Amino acid sequence: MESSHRNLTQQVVHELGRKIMQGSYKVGDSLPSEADLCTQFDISRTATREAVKMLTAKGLISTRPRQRNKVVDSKHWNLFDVDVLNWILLGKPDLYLLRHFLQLRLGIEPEAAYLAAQYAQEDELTAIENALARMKDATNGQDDTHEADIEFHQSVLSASNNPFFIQLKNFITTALKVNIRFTNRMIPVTVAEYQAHVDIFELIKNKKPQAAFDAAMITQRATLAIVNEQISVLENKAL
Amino acid sequence: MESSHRNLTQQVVHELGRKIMQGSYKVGDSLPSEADLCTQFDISRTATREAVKMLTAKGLISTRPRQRNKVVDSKHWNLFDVDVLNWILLGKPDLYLLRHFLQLRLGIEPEAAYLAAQYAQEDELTAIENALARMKDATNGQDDTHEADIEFHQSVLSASNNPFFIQLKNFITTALKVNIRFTNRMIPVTVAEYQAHVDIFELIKNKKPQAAFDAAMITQRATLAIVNEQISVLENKAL
DNA sequence: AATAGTATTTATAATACAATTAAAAAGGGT
DNA sequence: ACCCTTTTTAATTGTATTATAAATACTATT
Repeated sequence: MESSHRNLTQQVVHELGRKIMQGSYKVGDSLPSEADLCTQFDISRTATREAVKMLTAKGLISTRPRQRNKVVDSKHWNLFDVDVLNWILLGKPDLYLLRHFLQLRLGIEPEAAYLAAQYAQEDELTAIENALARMKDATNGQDDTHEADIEFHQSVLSASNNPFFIQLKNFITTALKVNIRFTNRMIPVTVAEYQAHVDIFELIKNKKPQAAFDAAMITQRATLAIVNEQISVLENKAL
Repeated sequence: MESSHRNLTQQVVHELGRKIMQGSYKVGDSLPSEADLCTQFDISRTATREAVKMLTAKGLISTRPRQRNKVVDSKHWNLFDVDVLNWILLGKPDLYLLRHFLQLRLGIEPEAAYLAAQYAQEDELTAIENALARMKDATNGQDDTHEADIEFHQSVLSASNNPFFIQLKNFITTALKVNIRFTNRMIPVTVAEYQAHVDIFELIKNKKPQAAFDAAMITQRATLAIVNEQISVLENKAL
C-alpha cells in the first residue's frame, strides 16, 4: 500500500515484520544474512542493520555474531506494538485469533468502563457522545459504521484516564477490525447494538462504575459465546 | 548495574531509554544530536543510530531530518515492552503509578483466572501448584516471598493459553515489583494471603471459571481500595 | 576427544554525500 | 522603515561505502 513515503529502513522493517507475523519466516528460522538482505532490497548495510535493530526492539528477532539473525519465539513478540498489530491484521483471519482478541477485550473494556465512570472528565464524556452520534448516523447509513464503533471504544478507553488502558487503544482497534473481517457485513449498525452502547454511556455519565462494568461485560460475554459456539461447530465438523 | 556485557547499541538504548522514562528528557524535548551522542558515549555514528532506531521502534522518540530526534508524547510509548517496563521500575515509585498498575491488573488477572479454569493443561496446573509450594515455604521463611508470588501470577497467565495474556506477564511482574516497593516488607507472605492464592488455584483446577474470576476480582478490588484510600488521605493532607 | 585453525556472520568504526527543512538573509513593494 | 515573499544557508538526519574487529560454528589435525 503506502510504502514509498517512508524511509528505507521503515520499508524494510514493515516488509520483514509482515513476513514474520504471517509466518513466511517461522519461529526459529533464520532471516537472510545482512549481506543477502542488502542485495534483495538493493540497499546499504546501514539501512538493513537499522531495520534489523528495530525488529529486535519489537521482540521479533534476535541477533548474535556468526549465528544468523533468527525469529524468536512468539512469546517474546511485542503484541501490543502498533506495527505488530497491523502486521497481524495483514494475515488471514482465524477464529482462534478472534477468540484471543475477544478474551482480552473482555478483561479490558468492562474495567475501562468502570474507570471511565469514576474518572471521566467533561470533554471525555463529550467525545464518547460524539462517537455515539456517529453511530446513530451510521444506523441510517449516513456515516461509516465501523469507524464510529472504533471511535466509541477508543473514547471510553481514553476516559479511563489510565495510561495503560489508553495505550491499549491500538489493541482494541485491531480487535474490532479483526471482528469486522469475520462478520464483514457492510450493513449499518443495528438499533439494538447502538442502544447497548448508549446504555453503557449513560451509566458512565451517571457515575455508576459497577453497572457500567456489568453492562459491558454482558455484551462481551455474549459475543465471545457466539465465537466459542462457531469454533465448537467447526471442531465437531472436523471429526 | 550489568551493562558491560551488552553490546554498545544496547547500552546506549538502555541509558537513553532510562533517561526518557525518568523524565531527564521530557516529552517534546530534543535529544542531543546524533553527533553529540557519539562524542558523549564515545562511539561511532553507526552504534548511535542503531540505538536511536530501537528507541523509535519502542515508540519513545521520533526522527526527522534537520529536526532533532524528539521525545514523543507518552501515549505513544510501548508501555508493555519489557525494556520500557524495566525503565519505569528504575524511577521513583508513585502512588498514582501503583494505582494505574492495579487498575489494569484488575482487568487482566480475574479474566486470566477465568480462562485458566477453562483451558489449563495438566502441566500448567502443576506449575501453579509449584509456585504455591514456594509461597508456602516463604511463609516459613524458607523461600523468597516475592519471587514465589510473581511466579504464581505468571503461571496463571500462562495457563490462560492466550498469547495476549501471556505477553502481559512482563506487565504483571512489573506491577508486582512496584507493589513491593511500597509495601516493602521483607516479612514472609501471611497465611491469609497464601490461602487466597490457594483458593483461586482450587477453583481453576476444579474448572469453575466464574468462581475463580470472582475470587481474583475480590482480592484485587480490596487491594485497590487500600491504595485509593491512601491516595485520598494524601490528597486531603495536601490541602 | 581435545585442540587449533578457518570461515562466516554480525558488531563497530570512519567517512562521504544526499535529502530535508528550520532559520537566516536578501529582495521588493508599499 | 516595515511587512511579506523568496532565496540562500546551514544544521541534522538519511543513506552508502569500505574497512576492521569480534564472536562462534564448522573443519581438520593430532
